[in-house]
Amino acid sequence: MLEEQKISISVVKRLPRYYRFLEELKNNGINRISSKELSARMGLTASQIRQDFNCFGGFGQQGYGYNVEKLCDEIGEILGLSAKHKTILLGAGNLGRAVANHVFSESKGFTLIGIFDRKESLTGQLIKGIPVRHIDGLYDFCHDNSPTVAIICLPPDATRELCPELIKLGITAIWNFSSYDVSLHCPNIPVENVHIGDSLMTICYKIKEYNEKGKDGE
Amino acid sequence: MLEEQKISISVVKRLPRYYRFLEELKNNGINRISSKELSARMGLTASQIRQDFNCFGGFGQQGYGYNVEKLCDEIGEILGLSAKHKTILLGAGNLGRAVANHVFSESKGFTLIGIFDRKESLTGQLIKGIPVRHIDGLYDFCHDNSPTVAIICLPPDATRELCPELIKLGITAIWNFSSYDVSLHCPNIPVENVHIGDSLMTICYKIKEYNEKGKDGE
DNA sequence: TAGATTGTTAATCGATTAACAATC
DNA sequence: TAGATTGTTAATCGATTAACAATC
Repeated sequence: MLEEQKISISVVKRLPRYYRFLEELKNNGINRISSKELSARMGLTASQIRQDFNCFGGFGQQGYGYNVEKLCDEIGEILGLSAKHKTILLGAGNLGRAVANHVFSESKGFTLIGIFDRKESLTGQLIKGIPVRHIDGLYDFCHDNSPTVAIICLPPDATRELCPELIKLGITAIWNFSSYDVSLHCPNIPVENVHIGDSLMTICYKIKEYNEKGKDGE
Repeated sequence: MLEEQKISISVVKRLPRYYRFLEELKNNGINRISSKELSARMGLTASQIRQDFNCFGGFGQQGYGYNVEKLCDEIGEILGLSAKHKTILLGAGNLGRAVANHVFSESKGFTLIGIFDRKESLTGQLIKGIPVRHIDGLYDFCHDNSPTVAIICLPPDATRELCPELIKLGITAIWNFSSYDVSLHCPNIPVENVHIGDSLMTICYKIKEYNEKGKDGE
């Protein structure tokens, strides 16, 4: 078992969803599931589920299926959810607050240690017990606390300006909620985008398509 | 030109990004671009760009390239951004507010006409000039105003309970920010998910992978 | 006309599905 | 043992890339 072909991004993108479903099953006291039943619940093929799980080695047992708790824990481990990456949040507007709550309350893999905003009026305000700091203090804070992950909830222009600074300050991963394409200008580090605007346009397209033909027949 | 093979979801998902880049070029006064240059800016292959654009008919001109403004407008039209879908927002927490600002300030394709929350304390509060209503008024509001799109910024349990109601009330598209898998239980209508939690786990995986091998070599 | 760049077909690559032998 | 279900290989399907003729 030394070592593995690269896991494709298609598989990786499905892992969080598996994790969610398995956690739910676990919470409902279900401790065994077959690929067939899981496929029915999730709207996937059983074949795909077995292929996906097998990228990481045999989690199941022939004739029996998968142990829910073990599988859930394994996937959590593969995702790296037991880590505690020191994380800072840039931008304490509504979106920043929403994300902060998310990270804080779930805290899967990340520990929020600092929040920054340019707006003087927000300075000192507490978000889940963490004070908002003025952006001018970013340099000192990073030198003192060495965060490695940045969550960006800023307008695109502010993001463009800030990104190179973040890299210089030791940030090695960016969770980007701005519409600016961070990955193009911070190559080689992990970036994950949540492009709300793109999602909006995508559903707009789907609605149009649905109205045109989806409704009646094909 | 009557009519077209179905556009694959892979292509559709790229359209918003094309739109963003073309809008930017347009705003910068650039009125002509070749697939080669656009590919360099966007980090795609020129081949893919030409394939994508050609799904919708010939927008370019041999030997010249594409007219930025025309192309941008065409893609906006394909996405259906000139529509004004009557939209309601369920959930006026931080995430709901953030999304409301997004929809309101851009208003591409959607018009926000109502905001609902279960919390009494929020009732009457204005978000971008629209009052938050108590969820109990949802039925009457929908009968009077006939919204067709719902944005869901609720916890998963609330989402599960509410979804069937929304369908009954005439909602035919759901933009879902909750971790509940709406599409499994509202089949056949357009659904677009923004699963922030899944995105969090995905970047967690990417960081782990990067730390393990990404850094040195490979 | 010569140069540039598209539109489009063909080749490659990767992801999903189907099938079935291994095995619990 | 017989039945169930995995792990895994092979077949199919779709998406991306490469190539080039058409044409501005």
